[in-house]
Amino acid sequence: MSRRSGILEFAVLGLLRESPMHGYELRKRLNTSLGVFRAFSYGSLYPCLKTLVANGWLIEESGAAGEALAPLAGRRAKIVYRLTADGKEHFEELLSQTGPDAYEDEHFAARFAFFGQTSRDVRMRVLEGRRSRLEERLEKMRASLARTRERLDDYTLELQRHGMESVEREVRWLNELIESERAGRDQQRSASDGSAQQNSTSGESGVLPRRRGSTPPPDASDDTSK
Amino acid sequence: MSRRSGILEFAVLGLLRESPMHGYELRKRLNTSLGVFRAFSYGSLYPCLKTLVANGWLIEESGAAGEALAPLAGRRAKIVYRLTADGKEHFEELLSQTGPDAYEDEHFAARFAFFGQTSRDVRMRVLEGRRSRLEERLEKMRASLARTRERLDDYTLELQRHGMESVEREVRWLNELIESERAGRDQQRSASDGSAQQNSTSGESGVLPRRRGSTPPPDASDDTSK
DNA sequence: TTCGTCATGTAATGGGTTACATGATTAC
DNA sequence: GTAATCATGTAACCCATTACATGACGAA
Repeated sequence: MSRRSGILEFAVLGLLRESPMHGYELRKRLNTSLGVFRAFSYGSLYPCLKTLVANGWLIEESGAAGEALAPLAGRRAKIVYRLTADGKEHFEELLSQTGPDAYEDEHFAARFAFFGQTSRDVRMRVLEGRRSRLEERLEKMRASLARTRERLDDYTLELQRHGMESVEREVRWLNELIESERAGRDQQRSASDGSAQQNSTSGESGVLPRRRGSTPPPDASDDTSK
Repeated sequence: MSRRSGILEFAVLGLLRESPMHGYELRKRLNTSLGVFRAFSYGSLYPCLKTLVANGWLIEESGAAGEALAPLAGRRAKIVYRLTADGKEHFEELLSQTGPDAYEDEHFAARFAFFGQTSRDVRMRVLEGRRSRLEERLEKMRASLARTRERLDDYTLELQRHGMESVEREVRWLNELIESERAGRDQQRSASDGSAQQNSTSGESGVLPRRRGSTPPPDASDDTSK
């Protein structure tokens, strides 16, 4: 009992906002949508779904169908979960919180995965919050390292160094993202004060610059399990 | 009850192998020795110490002193923990395990922090294991991305991309480390079969190439807490 | 005298996993 | 027919955190 969570709950609401799904499929989506291999087991997912239903944020729909392109009637009776109006409202409230909680590792990744569903304002606050959180971290690490450098052996030191560089790298990433958001905002601003110009939906939506993305072997099964 | 752990237990044994300590100090060392800010609270540390004592791996020494340079007798009665012979043996056994467990994130970081206390053979096996573990991960991520690319929005995709690059970066790091180890091994080998030459202790110890390390503000307090 | 930090602990709670139980459907 | 995968769940456990309780010591 009391199987609530925070991030799992949040992610489930977010995924169901896009479209109704049943548990089994949700679990797979959780593993791909959220950052690097954040997997959840059924042992936490199903109970979580129950409590979300109990809170009135989801409703169960016993009917089959569900999948796009599901042609045949047959299949098995699944429980399809759909977001209620309350659920949607709740999710949007969670998504718009820009407090310190949103800067922590797991939390931040989850927020980021649903950035497309919130405003640029919120995005920028969260990105900047995350960045300063990491910079605090770096300060502490540097200070701690300066104090203990002599006492630590080579491998510990190397671990420390690699860890710091990872954090520094994330800060650079955040800088790029913040730049992107700022650029999008300025563009939007100049478009609206220079009277209505061309352009379609460059307003609140994502404006990430496309990148090279490796796409080698188009194959393999969908699992994330052992 | 039953507060055993795995990584905490392991790290405590490892730190106490270097020198006896009391709980409070141990907690601080845990936060700096292990990777990027892996903190443990007293709520897990103290119970862990108790079970380690119960297993005969540690003994409590009630005496004060302890700290190097602790001049005055005064102070308060601390419980200093010292590794027993059994404890040392147990730790070394744990340290020499090269099974798949040692390739997981947290586990690997902990192992790495104590690499200086094990053989080059073990180090190489663990590094290579970790690397292939990450490469499997990359395979799955690439495959999953290839399948779902269209369905995912920009931010989710960006999160995925950044995650993958982080993993790729760690693989490069491992490659460097493995190279270092290999170089050290070869050097040792050629030294021993070309009859005994100069050289002192280049045998089993760490052979990491020294790097540039930032050391800006030499200051700040020791905590890791909020 | 009051505040920070040293120092040790416990109880309640949180948030997850593993292993188990069950069964239908599909692919070979 | 038998293996894999789809599909839903529960009970037992694991490993940690938070908040609480207690108290000594040094410095302002």
